[in-house]
Order: sequence, then C-alpha cells, then structure tokens
Amino acid sequence: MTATRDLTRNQSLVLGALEHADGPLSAYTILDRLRDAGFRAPLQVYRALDKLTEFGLVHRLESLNAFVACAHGHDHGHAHAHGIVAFAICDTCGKVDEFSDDEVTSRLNGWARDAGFRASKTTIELRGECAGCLAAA
Amino acid sequence: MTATRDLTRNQSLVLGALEHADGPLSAYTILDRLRDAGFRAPLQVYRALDKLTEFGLVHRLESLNAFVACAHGHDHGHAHAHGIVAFAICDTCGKVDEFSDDEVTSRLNGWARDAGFRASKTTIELRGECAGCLAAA
DNA sequence: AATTGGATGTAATGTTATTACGTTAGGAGG
DNA sequence: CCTCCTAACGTAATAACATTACATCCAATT
Ligand SMILES: [Zn+2]
Ligand SMILES: [Zn+2]
Ligand SMILES: [Zn+2]
Ligand SMILES: [Zn+2]
Repeated sequence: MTATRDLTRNQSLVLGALEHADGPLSAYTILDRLRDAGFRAPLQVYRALDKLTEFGLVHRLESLNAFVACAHGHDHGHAHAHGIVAFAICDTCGKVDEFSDDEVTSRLNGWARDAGFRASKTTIELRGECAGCLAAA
Repeated sequence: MTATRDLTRNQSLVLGALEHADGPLSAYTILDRLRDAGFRAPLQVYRALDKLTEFGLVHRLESLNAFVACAHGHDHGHAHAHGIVAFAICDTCGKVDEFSDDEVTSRLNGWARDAGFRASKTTIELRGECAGCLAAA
C-alpha cells in the first residue's frame, strides 16, 4: 500500500491545473491559469512542480519544457512507483500518451549496469504525429 | 557511401567548437567561444545548430538544453544515418556517452506501430553518475 | 517561549530561444 | 550581362523558461 500524501494548497492547485488540462502545460501557462487563485510569481509554480514531480504525480517533458499530470489512475496524493516511463507527444494536437515497456527498461538498465553508470532519471520521448492526426490528414 | 557535405563558415565554426569541447555546450556558451571569430548574436549559433542537427553531425540534449557533436567517427560534413540514439549524461563531470541499442529501437518502433504513432524524433537520455565519478566518490 | 524546518511571497535576475526585418552571395535561365 | 530565386547571414528586439536572494509565516517540537 502506498502512503497517501497531504498536498499543500499550492501543490493541489498546480496538480489540479495539470489534471484539467487537455495536454502538457508550461510553468508560465500554469501560472496564468492560477492568477485568480492568487498566484503571482513563477517560483510558486516551480516549487509546487518540484514536489509533485518528486512525488511521482507529475512528469516533466524535457523536449517540450512542459509538464503533465501522471496518466496512471490515482487519487490526489496517492502515487505509485514508475519504472522507466516513455511519452509519445503529438506535435499536431499536443496529446501525450504515457507508456512503459519492460524490455526497454531492462535493456537500458542493462546498458547502465555494464557501463557502471548509475542513472537517477531516464527520459524517453517520442515526438511525432498521433494516429488521430494522421487519419485526419 | 554517404555524401560529403559542404558546411558554411558558421556551421564549421560551431561544429568545431562542439568537437573541441569536453562536454555539451549551450548555444550561448558556443556564442561566447566564437566571439573572436566574429559571432555577435544567438541566431548565428541557432541557425548553424539547426543545420548541423539536420545533417546528423550534432545532437541536442533535451534534458540539458545543450548540444554535443555526434560521437560517431566521421569527417566534417560526412555523416551517417543513426537509428535511435541514447545518451548517458553524468551530472557530476558532464561527460556524455552516446550509444544505441537495437532492441530498444525495435521495441519503441513496435509500440509506435501498434499505436499508429509516426515518430519523427525520439529522445532517450539517462541522467546520473558515470563509472569514473562513482569510483572517485 | 524559543527553536526548527517546510512552505510561502515577492522581486530581481539569469538563461534559453524566437521573431522580424534587412542584406549578401551565388546559381539558373533569359 | 541582367533578373530571378534561394539559402545563408547580420542585427536588434523580444519572448519563453528558470533560478537566486531574501524576508516572512506557521506548525511541530523542546
Ligand atoms: Zn506516470
Ligand atoms: Zn495528434
Ligand atoms: Zn550521433
Ligand atoms: Zn562523471
């Protein structure tokens, strides 16, 4: 059983913004959407994002400089461990698909073991066009 | 046989800066190092990087917002096709190891095929600590 | 009450990337 | 030679993303 975590007000607001969005949001977009809730400065967003990422509730998309709520079903503050996670990002509609592949994880871990490299974070991002957008084109 | 490509002066300078560096460089660091060669503005660097990346001579490290010369041995302007390339980036010493794994490539391509996703670019980056730094610690 | 640590508020600054606009160099074709 | 076209270049301004610095607040502990 994974422990439920108490989120602070700012963390809840940022997580909520990401969960209600239809795609990844930049920190500054989140800031804009939370102005009415009292947000004033980027740091309020970045601090919350740091914690949410640490808790595994939010992922940062490096190739986009943006953030998404974790796609795995879980209640607020109730996370679960990820293996290596991959993202397929549609450059046309912005949709993001989060997935994970044990064989990929195992090969990358194997490479790291052989190289004596200790990985603390691994990023896998596919940029391209999703099935829906390809069909529409 | 892959065609040799003529690089422009700016492209050669930027590629040279990356090849002589001992690690990834940000666009602005490249700019600073090329001041004496007449560089004045970020765009000069970004334009050269765009082309070099397109030619496969340079890779962008998304998690670092920085660039490295391709590790594969090739003469200036003489590139070769990559499959999906992965990078192991040491957060301690900055060293970058470029590698490629057919099984990883095949699994990711397989996922994309099944999902109907057409990937135009795939990023794999391991952040952590290299063998040398782990031994030194 | 004093101390501690985490979270917060705010301003200033630093870093990375792009837009806009004008100029230059070189090849293709008349 | 001259015009058209295209790719590359030069420069300035601005936009977008992220961090540093410093003060304050508050709850838990001693
Ligand atoms: Zn997730
Ligand atoms: Zn799409
Ligand atoms: Zn390469
Ligand atoms: Zn190292």
